[in-house]
Amino acid sequence: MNVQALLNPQQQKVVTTTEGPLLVLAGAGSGKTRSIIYRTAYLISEKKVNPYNILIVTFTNKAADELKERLQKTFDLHIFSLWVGTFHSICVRILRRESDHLDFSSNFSIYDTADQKSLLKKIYKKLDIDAKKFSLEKVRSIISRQKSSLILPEDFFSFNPENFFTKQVHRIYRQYQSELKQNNALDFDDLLMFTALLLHKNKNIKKKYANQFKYIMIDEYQDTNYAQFKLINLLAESHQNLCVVGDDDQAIYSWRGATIQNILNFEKDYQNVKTIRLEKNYRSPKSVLSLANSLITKNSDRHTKELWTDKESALKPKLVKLSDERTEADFVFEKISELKKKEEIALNNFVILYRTNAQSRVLESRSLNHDINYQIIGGVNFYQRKEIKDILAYLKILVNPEDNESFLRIINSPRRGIGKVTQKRLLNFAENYRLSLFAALGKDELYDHLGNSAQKVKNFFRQILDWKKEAQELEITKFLEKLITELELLSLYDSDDPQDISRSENIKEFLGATREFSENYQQNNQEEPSLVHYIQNLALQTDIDNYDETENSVKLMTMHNAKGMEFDYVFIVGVEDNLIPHSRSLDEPKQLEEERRLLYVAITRAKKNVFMTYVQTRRVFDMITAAFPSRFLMEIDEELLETENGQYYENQVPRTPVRRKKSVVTENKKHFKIGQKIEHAKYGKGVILNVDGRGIDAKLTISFSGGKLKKIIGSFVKKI
DNA sequence: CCACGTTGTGTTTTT
DNA sequence: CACAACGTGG
Repeated sequence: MNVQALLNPQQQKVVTTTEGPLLVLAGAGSGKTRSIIYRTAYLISEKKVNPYNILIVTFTNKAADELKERLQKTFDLHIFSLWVGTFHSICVRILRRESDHLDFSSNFSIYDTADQKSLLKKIYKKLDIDAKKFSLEKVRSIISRQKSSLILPEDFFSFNPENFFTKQVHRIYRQYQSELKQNNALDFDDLLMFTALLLHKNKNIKKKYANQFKYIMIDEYQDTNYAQFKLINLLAESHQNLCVVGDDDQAIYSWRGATIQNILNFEKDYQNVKTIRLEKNYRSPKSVLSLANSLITKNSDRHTKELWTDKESALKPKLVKLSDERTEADFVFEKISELKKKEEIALNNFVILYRTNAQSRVLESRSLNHDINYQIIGGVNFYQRKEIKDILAYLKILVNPEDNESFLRIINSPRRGIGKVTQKRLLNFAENYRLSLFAALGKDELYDHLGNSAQKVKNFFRQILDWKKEAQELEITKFLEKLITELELLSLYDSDDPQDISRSENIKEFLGATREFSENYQQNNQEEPSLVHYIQNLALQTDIDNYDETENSVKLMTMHNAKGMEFDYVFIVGVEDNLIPHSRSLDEPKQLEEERRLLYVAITRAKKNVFMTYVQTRRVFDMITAAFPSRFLMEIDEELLETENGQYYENQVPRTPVRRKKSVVTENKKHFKIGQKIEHAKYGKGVILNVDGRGIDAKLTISFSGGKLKKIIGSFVKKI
C-alpha cells in the first residue's frame, strides 16, 4: 500500500498511528474520510488485523455504506465481518444479540419522535397533566437529555433540582419508561442508553465486545453525547486503541445532547494521547476559507487551528440583499441558471442551504418559474409520512404484538368500523386483564363486552393472525405487496388530488425500497432478511441515506443536513437575525456560538464560491415581518465579502410588522382564471375548468389535452 | 360511527 | 398557513 503518494504527511501519520488513543482534529475539507478509509485498509492489509476486530462509527448510514464500498472496490478487501455503522445501528445490533440479558425481547419496536409524542400525550391524560404547562416537545427533549446522560428515572433527582416542575417531569419520565417497556419498545435514546448500561453492568459482555473491537474509530466525535462517550469508553478502556476524528468548529448538535467537551477533553479522558491536526483544506479556495475563518475566530470555546489552502480563485463570496423571500428565491434560481450555462456544469453542483425546513416552501414554489429541477433532502422523513407509517405499524404489530401504539394506529385505519367507543372498551378490558391490546383479542370474554362491534373486531383479529402466518412464510417484498393489496391502500389513494397521487407514489416507492433492501441483504448474507430485521433497520434510515447525488437537480437542505458534503456553489438563504442565529438562540452565548458554527459549516461546503442572501421583509405565518441582516455578517471583515446591492451594515429603520390584508379577491384578480391555459410537468398542456380557493395554492380542475380531467394544486402548473 | 365543519395552536436544527 | 383537536348532524 503506497501511502506516501496519496496522502499528505499529517494524513499519513493518522494512517500509521494505529496503537493507543489518537485524536485527529480535522478541519472542514481536510481529507478526513479519506484518512479513515486508508487507516482501515492499513490496519487490515499491513497490520494484518482481522476486519472482525475493527469497529467504525460513522455519522450517517450513507457514510457507512460508502466506506464499505470503497474498502471493497479500491482495496479489494473482504470486510463483511467489519462493523461499520452509526451509533444507533450498532446499538440495535448489540441489543438484539444480547436480549437475553435485557428486560425486553429482540423483536422490540423502535419509536421515533412522533411515536414518543403520541405516547406522551396518552400519559398526560392518564396522569392528568396539562400539555399547555408541560409542552410535549419540551418534556420529550428533557427526557431525551436524561437518557443521553444515562440518567434513569430513579436517579433523576440526583442530577436535577427538586421543584414543582421537575417533580412532574419525573413522574412523566417514569411512566413513559414503564409504558415503553410494556410495548416492548425503545426510543432512539434508549438504544444508546441501554447499550451503554448493559456494558457497564455486565462485565462479561463488556469483555466480549472489548475483545472483539480491538481497534475503534469514531467519526464526527464533536457531536457525540455522554452515552456515546461512555459506550466507547467502556469498549476502549482495556486496549486504548481508539481513534476519534472530529472538528470542534463543526459541533452543531448540542441541542441533541451532544457535548463538545468530549472532543475538547479527549486528551484528559485518555492517557498518552497523540494529537494530529489536519489543517490543509482541499475543498475551498482561499477566498471562501478566509471568509469562514474570519467568522469562526469569533468563537471562544475551541481548539485553535487555522485552515489553509493553496487553491487560488478569482471569485469572491457574495452577499446579496433582496426585498422578500420570493425575490430571494428568484435571485438564487436565476444565478444558478446563469452559472450553469456559463460554466457548463450540471445542477447537482449547486446546493441551497437554509436554517429551517419551512424555508424550503418558497424555493419549491418559485423553482417552477425557472425550469430548474430540485430535490429536497430532509424535511419530513420519508418513513415518517402518514401512509408509510401506517404500513409500518402493521409490520410492527406482526413482529411485536405488544406494541400497543402501533396497534392503535392500525385498528381502524383504513376504516373498518371500529370506533372510539369500541376502542375504549378494548382498552379497559386489556387493562383489567393486564394484557396487551393484541393479546386481549385472543380472549373470548372480550367479545361479550363489545356489543355490535364484536364481529368487526373478530374479523380484524383473524386478519392479523393470517398475516402473521404469511409474514413468516413469504419473502418480505412479496408479503408487503400482499398486505398492501389486501388493505386496498392504493385504491384508497386513487384520486386526482395531488396529495393522494403523492401518497400512492410513496407507497410504491416504499415497495421498491423494500425490494432493494431484500435483494441486497440476500446477496450479502445468503439468506432472506426477516421482517424484524427490516423494520428495525428502517427506523434508523434518514433522507440523507437514500438521496442520489448524481441526479441532475439542485439540492435543497438545512445547514445541519449539509454536514460532510461538498458542492461547487453554495447558496445560503435567509442570512438574517432570527434565522441564523435563530430567534431561540439569541440569549445564550453558548447557543450563539453554535449558530456561528452552523454558518461556518454551511460556508465551508463550497468548492468554488458562496452566495449569501438576506431579505428586508419575510413572511412568517400570515404576517409580513421586517427582517434584518444576520449579526454574524457584521463580524466578517468587510473586504472578504462582495456586496451586490446595498451595504449590509446600513442602518435600517425597524418597521412594524404588517398584517396581511384579508382582501376579497375578485374573480379577475385571481392568480388563476377559468379558461386560462396552463402547462403541467407530467400531464402537459390543459385548460382550467374550475378554480377552488385563491392564489397559487388554489385547487384547479383542469382538462388536459389528452382529454384527462385532473384536480391539481396551482403551484404545480405553469401559466402559458 | 364518521364526515365535515370550526376553532385553536404552534415552526429550529435530527438519530 | 397547516394541521390537529373538537363538535355537530347525518
